[in-house]
Amino acid sequence: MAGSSTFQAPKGVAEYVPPDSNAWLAVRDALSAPARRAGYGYVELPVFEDTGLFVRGVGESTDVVSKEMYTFEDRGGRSITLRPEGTAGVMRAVIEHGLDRGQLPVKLWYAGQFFRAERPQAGRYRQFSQVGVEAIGTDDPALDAEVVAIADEGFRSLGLSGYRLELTSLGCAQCRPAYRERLQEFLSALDLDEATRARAALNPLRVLDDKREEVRRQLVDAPLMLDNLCAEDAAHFSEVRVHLDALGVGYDINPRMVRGLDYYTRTTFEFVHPGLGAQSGIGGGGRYDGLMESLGGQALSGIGFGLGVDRALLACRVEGLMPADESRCDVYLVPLGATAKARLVTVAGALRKGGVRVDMAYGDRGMKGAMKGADRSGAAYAVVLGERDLDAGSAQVKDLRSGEQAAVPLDSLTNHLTEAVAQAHVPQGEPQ
RNA sequence: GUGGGUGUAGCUCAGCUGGUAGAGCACCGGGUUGUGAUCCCGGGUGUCGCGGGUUCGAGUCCCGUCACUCACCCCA
Repeated sequence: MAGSSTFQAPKGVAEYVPPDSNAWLAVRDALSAPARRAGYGYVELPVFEDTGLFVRGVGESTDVVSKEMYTFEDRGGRSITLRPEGTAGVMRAVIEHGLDRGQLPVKLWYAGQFFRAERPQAGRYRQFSQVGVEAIGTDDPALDAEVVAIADEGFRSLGLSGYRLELTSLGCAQCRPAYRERLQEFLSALDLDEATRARAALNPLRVLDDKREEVRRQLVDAPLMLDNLCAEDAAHFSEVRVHLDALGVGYDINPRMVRGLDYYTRTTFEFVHPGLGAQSGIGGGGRYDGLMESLGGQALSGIGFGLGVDRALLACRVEGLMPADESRCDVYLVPLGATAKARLVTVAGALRKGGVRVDMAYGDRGMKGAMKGADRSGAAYAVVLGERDLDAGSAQVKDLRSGEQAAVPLDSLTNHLTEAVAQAHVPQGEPQ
């Protein structure tokens, strides 16, 4: 029981406090770094939008829209929804700001919170965090490969190795309707329960990845989209594969992959980590060639992905990875007395301006408690300053790892520490 | 929305067939007048989720309720 607070976090939200929050931040940064290196521009968008945007963009028949949205009426009587996914909002912004009228493709990335009113479960939260990209304005298969490779690089840079990438093509407006009809015909001949029949009528693709053995058995001979692509889509898909192979991105073809959002066409992919329990998807995305137009924009194709920050962090834990180091600072200052404190406050300011991470013992804790604080902080050096040292014009600088301590003249204290910290960082690389 | 599991200290948990709570870690203080991590000594920090009931007596049994959690569904 967390104290006796009357309040609790809302049901199903993921919260992170130190030290865990360091790892969360590190994961989010790692997942977005590849996009930043590939020419994607950042977009900061609202977390709520006109409800109609999601109904039209994501699709009325999807579970996300039909039963998982946080929707409310604002004071002006408008229907507002907390965003359940990122792509629709990005499309809206692209159209609204005319980004599609400049050079194509438009490449954007975002990071933020999303909301779905589902029953919480391991890895499934009502407020969760995603890093995503969208590339709009060309259907060049090389761009498909770039997008997939960027996502893969994000996970790989965290050290993750236990996930797999699944890939397929969902066809286009030309070939999918015919396939869909074929599949529906096939499914109607099977022995299925009421709920599954309803699903087959609404979204037959979804029946294909049913988990139940008695259903799977009946599906072995089901027609697959991949075998029924039109010539253009088949060529597009094989070219995507050629580029992915060239990039060294490994993947499995999963012709039964299902996506929860209606807008996906052609190249579609998902990153799955088997160590996470029932919610095993750590990221997913695909092409959405009709979306822009259906939202009132030009008829431009696009492709993007969303990567789950929370789930990627869970995957890191499962694999025993530590995405961030524990140390909160490099130098910990220990003043003894008011004069020393005043002096060290200035030193702290100077060091921080120089990029050194500094903390300090506040509250006149006394030597022992202060040194304990230094130890917990993870700092490499502690600086002790008391009357004795002030008289001598120097401070005691202690290397907390070796335990060695030496007097350093006060005039050169800042320089001395800045250099010592810089040197300590070099062998480990990447100060952050 | 439908099931199952669990609610005891800041955390992880123990508490047998009912006799008003305990361990480890963490935290605080001391051993050290100016030195952490190690070591030693001391400190329990708790409406046993909440509300009723049974009983001389409930953490323990019964009912209800809430919360958390896992799974179905769905997905990041």
